[in-house]
Amino acid sequence: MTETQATAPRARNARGEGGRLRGEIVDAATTLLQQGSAEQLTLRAVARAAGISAPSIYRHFPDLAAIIRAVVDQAFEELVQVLRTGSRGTDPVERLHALAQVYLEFAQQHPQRYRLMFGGAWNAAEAPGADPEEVASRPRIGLEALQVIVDAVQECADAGASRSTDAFASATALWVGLHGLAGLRQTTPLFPWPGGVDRQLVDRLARLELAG
Amino acid sequence: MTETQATAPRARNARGEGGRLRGEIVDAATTLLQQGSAEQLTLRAVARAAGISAPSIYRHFPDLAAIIRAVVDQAFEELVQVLRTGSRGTDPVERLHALAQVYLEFAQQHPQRYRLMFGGAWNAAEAPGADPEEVASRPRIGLEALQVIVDAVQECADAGASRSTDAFASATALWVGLHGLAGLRQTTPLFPWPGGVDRQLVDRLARLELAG
DNA sequence: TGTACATCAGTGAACGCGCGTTCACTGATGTAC
DNA sequence: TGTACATCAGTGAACGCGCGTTCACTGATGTAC
Repeated sequence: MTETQATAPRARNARGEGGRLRGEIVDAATTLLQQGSAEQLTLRAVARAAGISAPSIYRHFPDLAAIIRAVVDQAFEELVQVLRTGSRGTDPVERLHALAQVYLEFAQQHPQRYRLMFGGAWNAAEAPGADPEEVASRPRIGLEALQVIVDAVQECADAGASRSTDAFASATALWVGLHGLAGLRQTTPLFPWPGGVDRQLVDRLARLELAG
Repeated sequence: MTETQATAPRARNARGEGGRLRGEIVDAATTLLQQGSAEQLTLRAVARAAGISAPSIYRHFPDLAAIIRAVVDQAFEELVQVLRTGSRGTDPVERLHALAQVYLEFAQQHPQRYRLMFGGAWNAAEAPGADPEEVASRPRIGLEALQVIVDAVQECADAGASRSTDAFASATALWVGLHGLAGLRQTTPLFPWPGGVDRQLVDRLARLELAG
C-alpha cells in the first residue's frame, strides 16, 4: 500500500506544461553540484535526483552537456542579479567594496557552480561536439556581470575616489583578482591567508589609494 | 614477424630498477594531460599510454589518485625551478616582471597540469580516501613557489622600488592576481582582454607605482 | 664454473558496475466531432 | 453532453562499452651453494 505510494511514478505533466520538467532537471543538476563536482555529474544521476527515469531526460535535453549549459546560464543570471542587488550603498567606494564581497560570497556559496562558470567553459569549448555559435555567444552573459563592476569603478572615478583612467581595464583587473582569490581560497584553505587580502585587491586594482 | 615485434610485451625492468616504470607511469599521465583534462584520466588510459597492462599499475601505485598526486608533486617542483630560473636580471623590478611572465607562461604551456595543481587539490582533499597528513603537507610545496615571489617583492621594497611594507601579503596578492589571470585567460580566450593587464597586476599588487 | 631456486616485474582473462543510449510501450490529457 | 481518437510526457528493459580491480600465471633476473 505505502509501498505502492513510495514507488509510484511521478505525476506526469499536462500537455502545455512540458517545460516544467525541464526546469526540474536543471534544478536537480544544480542541487547535485552542491554535493560534488561537475565532472562527477552523470545523466543518470541527474535523472535520479529529478525523480525520473534516465530516458526521460531526452525529451528535454539532447545530452548532459546541454543540461550543464543550462545550469551555467542560470548561474550567470543569478550572479548578475546578486551583483546588482549587492552594490547598493551611498558611497561609491563602499559600493565597490560591497560588490567585491558579494562576488566572493557567491563563489564561496556555490563553489562547484562557480568553478563550472569560469573553469569548465573552455573545457566544453574544446569538446568535439561544441556548437561554434554557442561558444561565441557565451562571453556575452559574462560581460553583463563584468559591466556591473565597470560601472562601480567608473562611479568611484567620477567621484574622485579612484585614480583609474580606464574603468574597463581596472574593472577587468579587479575581476581577475577576485576570481583568483575565490578560486585559491577554496583550493588552498590551509594557506595562511593574510587578513584583508580582499580589501587590498579592491583598493589596489581599482586604484582607490589616493594618498600616494 | 614484424607483427610479433609490434605486439611484443615491453622489456621487463631488472630487479633493482623497479622504480623505472614508476617514473614512466607518471610521465605517461603527464603526457595525457597535454591532451585532456585530469577528470578524463583513467587508470587504464595511463597504462595504455605507458605501454603496459592495466594491472601493472598496481605494482607502483595503489590507485589513480596516487598517480595524479605524483604528477602534481612533480609539477610543483618544475614550477619552483622555472620561477627561480626566470627571475634573473639586474633590476629588481625587471626581475619581478620577468617572474610574473614566467608564472603565466608556465600556466599557459601546461594548462591541465596547472589546473590540477591549483584547482583539483581541494577536490582530492574532500575525497573520502584522502590521507589527512598528506593533505596537510600539500601546501608546503606551494609555499616554496610563493617564497620566490615574496623574495622578489622584498627586493623591490629594499631597493625603494615598491611601497610594500609587507612583502608576504603583497606577494600573496600578486599570486592571487596572476592565478586569476592565468585561469581566466584560458577559460575565456574570446574576452576582449585589455593590453597590459599582466603588467598592471604586477605594478599595482606589488605597489610598484611610486609616482602617486 | 654450473646448477637449482627464490624473487618479483609484468601479463591476460575475468568479474561486476554504472554509464549513455535505443526501443517499443503505457496511459493520462486534451480535442474533434 | 458523450465518445472516439491523436498527442505526447514519461517508463522499463535491454544493449554494448570502458572502467577499476582480482587472480593465478609467466618467465627473466639475480643468488646460494
